[in-house]
Amino acid sequence: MSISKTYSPKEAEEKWYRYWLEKKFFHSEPDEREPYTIVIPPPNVTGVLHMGHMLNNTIQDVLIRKARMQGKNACWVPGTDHASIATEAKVVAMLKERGIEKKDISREDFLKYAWEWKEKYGGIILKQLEKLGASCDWDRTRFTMDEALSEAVTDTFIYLYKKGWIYRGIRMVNWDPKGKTAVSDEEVLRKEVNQKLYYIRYEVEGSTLHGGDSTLHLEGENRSDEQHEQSSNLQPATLNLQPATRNFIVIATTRPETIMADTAICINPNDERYHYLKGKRVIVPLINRPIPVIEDEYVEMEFGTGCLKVTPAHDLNDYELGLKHNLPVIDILSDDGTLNEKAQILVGEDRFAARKKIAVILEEAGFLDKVEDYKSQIGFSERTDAAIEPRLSMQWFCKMEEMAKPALDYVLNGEIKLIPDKFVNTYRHWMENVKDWCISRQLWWGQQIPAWYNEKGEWVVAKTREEAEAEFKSSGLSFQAIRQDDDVVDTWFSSWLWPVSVFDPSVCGHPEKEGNADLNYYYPTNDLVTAPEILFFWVARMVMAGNEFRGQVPFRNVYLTGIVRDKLGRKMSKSLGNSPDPIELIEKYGADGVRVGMLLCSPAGNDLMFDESYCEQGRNFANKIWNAFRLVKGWTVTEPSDDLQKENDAAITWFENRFNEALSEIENHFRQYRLSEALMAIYKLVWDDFCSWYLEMIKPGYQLPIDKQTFEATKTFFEKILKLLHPFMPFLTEELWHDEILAAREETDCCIVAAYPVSQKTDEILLKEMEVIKQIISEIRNIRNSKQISPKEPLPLAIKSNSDLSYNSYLGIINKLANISQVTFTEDKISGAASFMAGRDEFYVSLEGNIDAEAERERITKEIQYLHGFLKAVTGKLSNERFVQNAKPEVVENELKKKADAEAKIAILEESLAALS
RNA sequence: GGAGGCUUAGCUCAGCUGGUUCAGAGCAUCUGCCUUACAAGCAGAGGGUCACUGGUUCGAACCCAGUAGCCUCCA
Repeated sequence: MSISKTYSPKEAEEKWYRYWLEKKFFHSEPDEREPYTIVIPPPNVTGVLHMGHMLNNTIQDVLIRKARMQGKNACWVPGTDHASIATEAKVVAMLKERGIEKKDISREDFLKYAWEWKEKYGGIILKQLEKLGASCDWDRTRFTMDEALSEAVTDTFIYLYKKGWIYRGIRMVNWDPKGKTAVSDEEVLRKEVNQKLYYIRYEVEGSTLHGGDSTLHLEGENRSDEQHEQSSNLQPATLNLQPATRNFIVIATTRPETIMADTAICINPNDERYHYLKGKRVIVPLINRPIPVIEDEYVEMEFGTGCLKVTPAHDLNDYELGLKHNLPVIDILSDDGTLNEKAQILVGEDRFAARKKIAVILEEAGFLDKVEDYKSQIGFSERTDAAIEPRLSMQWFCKMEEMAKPALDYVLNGEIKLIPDKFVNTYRHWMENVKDWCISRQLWWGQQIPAWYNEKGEWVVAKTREEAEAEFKSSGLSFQAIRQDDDVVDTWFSSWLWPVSVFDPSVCGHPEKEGNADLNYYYPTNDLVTAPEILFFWVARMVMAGNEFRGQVPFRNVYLTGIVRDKLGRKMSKSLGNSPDPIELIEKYGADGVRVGMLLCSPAGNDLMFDESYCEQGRNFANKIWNAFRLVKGWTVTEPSDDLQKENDAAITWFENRFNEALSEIENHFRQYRLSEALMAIYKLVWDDFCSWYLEMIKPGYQLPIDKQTFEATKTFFEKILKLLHPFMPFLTEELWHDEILAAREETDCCIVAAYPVSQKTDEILLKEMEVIKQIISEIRNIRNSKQISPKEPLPLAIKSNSDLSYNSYLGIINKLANISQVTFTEDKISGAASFMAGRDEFYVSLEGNIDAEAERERITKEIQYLHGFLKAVTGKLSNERFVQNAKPEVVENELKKKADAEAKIAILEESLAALS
């Protein structure tokens, strides 16, 4: 092993990752041990590693490595997801570059290109995970479009169809006009957008004047009248308007381009302003189509003018209103978002262009009352970022109600734990209001829907053409040539099977099957680590599928990570360019450094403000460990001599206890999935307790040997520390593990499979004693610092012990770390020396030259003042009868002890003060 | 509009069932050190009205109500 001054990660990383692979440490087969299983949230096959993946996979790797070291049969199943929309978009773009249009080639040819693309780029993200050190069982790598997994999807579709839980129907869906496909509710991202609210006049049919007012609306009557006359002057002939004798109603809308699809106007029945409209009809501007006025309490009287245009084809709420009131549906948009011939005007224009144009036309024609700025939430496609168009279309849906019930119960009754548990509420809310899942996508990349149609459009659902034909026959339906549905199913319809299908896809759609050995051994999995954003699309649905096909939960714990943000709190994104390249980070700080960096700033379930400096801290930590090892490695060893041994005994016993104390803390953090805190506890154990205290305690003088017993103890500690560190810093620990000073290792004697330490009982008294000793040393160092005395200059120490703490076994440590020339025990206070207290004991450091008595007096006076304040609070409590009555006895007792301590200290300090003068 | 969450040191966060000398950690800052493992380091120090206002309680960072700001989800 090299003993370079700094740790250089690159070499170690390549070497050990290869070694682990060669020795098959990541691979798992069922055996008699307890399994510990994680399935990876399959990253998008088109994806490259981003910071979110880094966080997520670091956490999974920490969990899986720890479980492996704890003797469990650890299995982490990796894989990717075919991401139909995203991948199809990439393939379309690739074809375009080659001068090929998707519409010009067949489905078969397109899929050939798509697979070609997948083979070329689909493995990138998994390769990147290796760099991070991810100890996935690569032999089990799965892809959601693997043949068997695809078959599982088809069978699931057929199974649920037969069960009546999949149906086909015309529904309002979220239409992505760019991807030209439906997307599910969960794939729509809402953003606040600056829009305009257009106030449009609709003429009331056969209206008469009311109270001499020609126009009815809420605001600006006079202004409108003028404006109207002006407008009508512009084109009086063509539009044949006689404003002064007509009655108008003004309606506010953000979508003026959809007025041609209006099929009613709706008012609130309680709105007295509009009572006169009941039973009337109004005329849609520009196209002069009369539509009825309907009444529904759905309309908010306060919003806009309190009058709503109803456009069932282009708004979900309007659609429902339409159903309720039996309104016709006029769909004026094509699948690419342009207006179709039903619009009558502006045919062929894109919806946004049409909006601008129609505003002008309305204005010119005098139908536009006014325009206001308006902010509202608009849905955008997660994949293409196109504004989502609510659109009626024939789609396949999966019923959610029945499946949601057990999936909710698992979480409510704690069979599945969400971490942090604040997500239980969100989960419940979603599950209780779950809507049917639109599962068809108008794409080619994915599993084609196993529905077959005859010429009349009648259909059957079947796995193959042959089965479909048989089905047609047995249903008595005629057919000549049947054709399969063009659409594919939503990608989530394959990934919701993931925890089952990675082990045994054949049970999907066949709950009656027993399942293979893998499935029965690894399922249910233990922990799922994922982002809260996909709690519904994915987590909830995996619970449904798991329950449906296995009658069991798919996992026990769901650890929901936060979003990785930059230090300004912005979400990391490609478009902002604020995301560091994870691979570059690894090259700069080492994989261990980056892993530590990620976890240092990731409180469970909260977003993390990532900053590179955390990785730097991680790298520095790695270097610290490396150098501690260099120190130990550099020692020469002698046979034990009694003196040396005795001096180091206290240090060794202390560190042993301290290690166990820290370990139980660490285990406690792990139990609660507080990885960041577990790591910090290890960090402090290593840096402070082991390096700064323990090693300094036992470190021999320059070029002096160390006794064998201490050396052996230290090596044992080092090994234990490496084990605790391994899940977080796998490479560095493996590298040091194999150094010859620790042991001559067998081939498979590796840190990755070393037995994780088990916490032992600790001696509390001993630990407390050492805290006092450390305090004494710090005080002396502080005296040096403030008096500018070099650490090289030895100082005498006198102890006036007022307690029963025996200092003898610690004198060696105090001498060494505080550089004390001589320790004496005294019964009297020593004047002219710097002094301090630890517990009730007094300590004096005689300094050459006179001590500044004035400063000393001031210091002691201040401390007495503080103690008096403290004492006042304590006695205040104790003299309060209600406190003594109500508080728990041990609390009262504690207050009494505090009082006694403070009084004793004050007495001692007052004596010291007297001695000074 | 509905639901939930957050606000503690310059930054990122702990703080359990209200009760130690409870106001903490890491980083950053400041001071002094190139002390033969480590300057990617060592030793030491400073730093907070626990968002605000009330309430409950013998006792509140913690429980309750309201206010402000930020965030997330749903409509």
